[in-house]
Amino acid sequence: MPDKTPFGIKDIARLAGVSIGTVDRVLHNRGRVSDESLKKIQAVILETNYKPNLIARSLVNKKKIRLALIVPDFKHDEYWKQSQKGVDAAIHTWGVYGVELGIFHFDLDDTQSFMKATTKAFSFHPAGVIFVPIFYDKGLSFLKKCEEITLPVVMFNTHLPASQPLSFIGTDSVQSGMLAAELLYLSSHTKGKFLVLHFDEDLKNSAHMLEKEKGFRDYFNREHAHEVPEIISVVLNNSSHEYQKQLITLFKNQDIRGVFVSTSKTHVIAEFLDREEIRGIKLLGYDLITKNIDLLNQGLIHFLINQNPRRQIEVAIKTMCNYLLYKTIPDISIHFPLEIITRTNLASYLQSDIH
Amino acid sequence: MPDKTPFGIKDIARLAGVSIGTVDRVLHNRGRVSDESLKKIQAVILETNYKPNLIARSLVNKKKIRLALIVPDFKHDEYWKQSQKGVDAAIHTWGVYGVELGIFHFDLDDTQSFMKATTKAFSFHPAGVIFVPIFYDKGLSFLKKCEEITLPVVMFNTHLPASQPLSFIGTDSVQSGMLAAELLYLSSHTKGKFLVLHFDEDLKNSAHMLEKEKGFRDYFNREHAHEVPEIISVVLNNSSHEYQKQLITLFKNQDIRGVFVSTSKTHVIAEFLDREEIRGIKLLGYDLITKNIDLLNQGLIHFLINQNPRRQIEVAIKTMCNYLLYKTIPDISIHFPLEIITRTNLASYLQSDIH
DNA sequence: ACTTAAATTGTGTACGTACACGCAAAAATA
DNA sequence: TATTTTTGCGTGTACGTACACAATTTAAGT
Repeated sequence: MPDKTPFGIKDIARLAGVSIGTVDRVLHNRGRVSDESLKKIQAVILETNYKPNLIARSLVNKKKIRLALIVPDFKHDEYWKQSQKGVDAAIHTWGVYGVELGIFHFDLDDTQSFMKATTKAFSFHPAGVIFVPIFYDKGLSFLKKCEEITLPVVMFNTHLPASQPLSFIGTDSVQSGMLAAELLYLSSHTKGKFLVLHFDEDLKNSAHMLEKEKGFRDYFNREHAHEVPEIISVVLNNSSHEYQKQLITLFKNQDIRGVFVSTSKTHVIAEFLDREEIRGIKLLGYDLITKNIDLLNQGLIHFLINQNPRRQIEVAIKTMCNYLLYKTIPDISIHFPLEIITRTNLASYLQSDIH
Repeated sequence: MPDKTPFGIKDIARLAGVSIGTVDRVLHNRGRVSDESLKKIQAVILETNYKPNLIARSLVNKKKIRLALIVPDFKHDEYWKQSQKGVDAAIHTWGVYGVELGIFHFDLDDTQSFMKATTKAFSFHPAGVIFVPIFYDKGLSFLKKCEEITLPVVMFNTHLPASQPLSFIGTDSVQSGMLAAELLYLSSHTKGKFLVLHFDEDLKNSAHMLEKEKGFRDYFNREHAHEVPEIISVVLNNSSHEYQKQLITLFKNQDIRGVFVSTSKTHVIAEFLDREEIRGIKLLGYDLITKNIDLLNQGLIHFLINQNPRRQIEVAIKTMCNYLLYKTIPDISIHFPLEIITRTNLASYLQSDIH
């Protein structure tokens, strides 16, 4: 029922009693407008909630809007590979409006490569930057550099505490730890202990991982304060031989009812438990990567929490585009739902291009 | 990267040695073109792989595209109320392209009102129809009527077997029943029976409901064939006094470990169990309506499966628009993910406008 | 050949916006 | 007062396409 008449710059002009040229000058604040006209026009714009017609705008505007995307290399990491689809979708959606994406990859294990990517991104001369702050220090300083030259920044996937970008898009780590606890608690019937496993090699995500553990513990303190089960937290050593030993000791000597792996490396544990024929332990981890999917299907992983990298990047790009094209100020943080994946609803998630 | 040269109708005209008017006639095959010109132009179009500029096209096209939306009344039903947001979003997105929505409500309890809605929809003279086939027979015959006058139809939410619309958008009921079974099985620790509850008043959804029950039973036959638990299926009588009695008999005489409610009426059972102080039974149902949300928060409902009406209607409209505007042939069925909601991830779903 | 009808083709305007340009009025300078 | 400069504002054109209509060519009929 709304938008009865396609309301445009011409209508604003009429209502404000000026010409479209003047309205145009106000919309693009390029001055040369009297205070009187300015106020009148602004008032009209406000009360009519005018939205420019992007169609017409992009038709006349041949100037491209460049966005720099600084993300982990899609090729070397399956989690990140999934975001490729989101990028494609975004290009399809926003390309028509003259948005051009410059993609700058960096290596998850290499701070230097991140620095290189940022330099390259700068020389791309983008109108906005979207990046994943995997590395705490470097991420913060890059963000500051962008702020200095008033380059709008959207961050996603990894939360960077004490930072204030245009918007952050991702899941709430603490809450996701709580969810992990709830699911393991609900599904494990024995009375044993819970194990929280962090992988050493994923250490750059440490803040992330600690928040998840905090959530995991909080759940019991909050929901089952009367009988908080014992929770053992272990950082697994990088080398495969080492953690093999660590794990055997853990599982042989302790009465474990459920395991929470704080990253997508869940499959490693599932395979270990299978190999060692340790049964009856519920296992929960993150992300729909091939190995995890297989093991979930086999019933060796019981739950996965999906962080939906595909849609996260899509929303990140959308947020930036809306800001640059429409001047829409986004929410400071856009939280994604915590998607629970089990063997039975897995297919519905894999099939669907919706979520 | 694509669209290097803005190649348009004008360029075709130049290359073929005719005017843009003639090219236009060829492009829209409205005749009145000599064979000679036709061939020349077609050749040019072919070899240049010309793609019309949809931006410009939709700018000039002032002809409205009318879509008839035949859906349950938003006001009387909270589940359907949620889809209002999706409709609003769709209007916002597609209004620019000249899409007009005619919304025709019907009453969930009243077949007649559905018929009335369809007649009204017809007199709206839509270019496409989107509807929810709550009523099996009437739904099928309406679909046929649309096909006769070659009116494209998109159906959503409720699957209508043996029908072939342009596209169906919704969740897989059988699979969702399986998911229900899995979750109840995983979370209930005792050894008792499972209860499948259907509400009589929701009978119009019967196909829907039976598919869910089928999935529920299939899960055990498939995954736990060696020890299939007993499953009692009950249709609750319409009158409140009746089912109160029915329920008391059921729960007092049977050893129930988990209850699966096939519709959003889950809250009725949760309240009953709470009132009767029957504890330790896991309860699962559908949809994020207020009462269910409250009871999930209180721990009286343990799982909800979210059917996401908001986004379903949005996708339905999007599908139809893409078909009418860009002639994009959609997938025959677009399946939504089966979203598991627990007390702990509930907030993340309610906050998020993403999913 | 001459008129008329039919077939074919070209031209002009519009869609909503951006921006260059120029005109008018006000302000500053002479 | 005459002039230049500044400030404010309106007009015109373009973007690529669709479509109405006018203009032209060709065919048909006398």
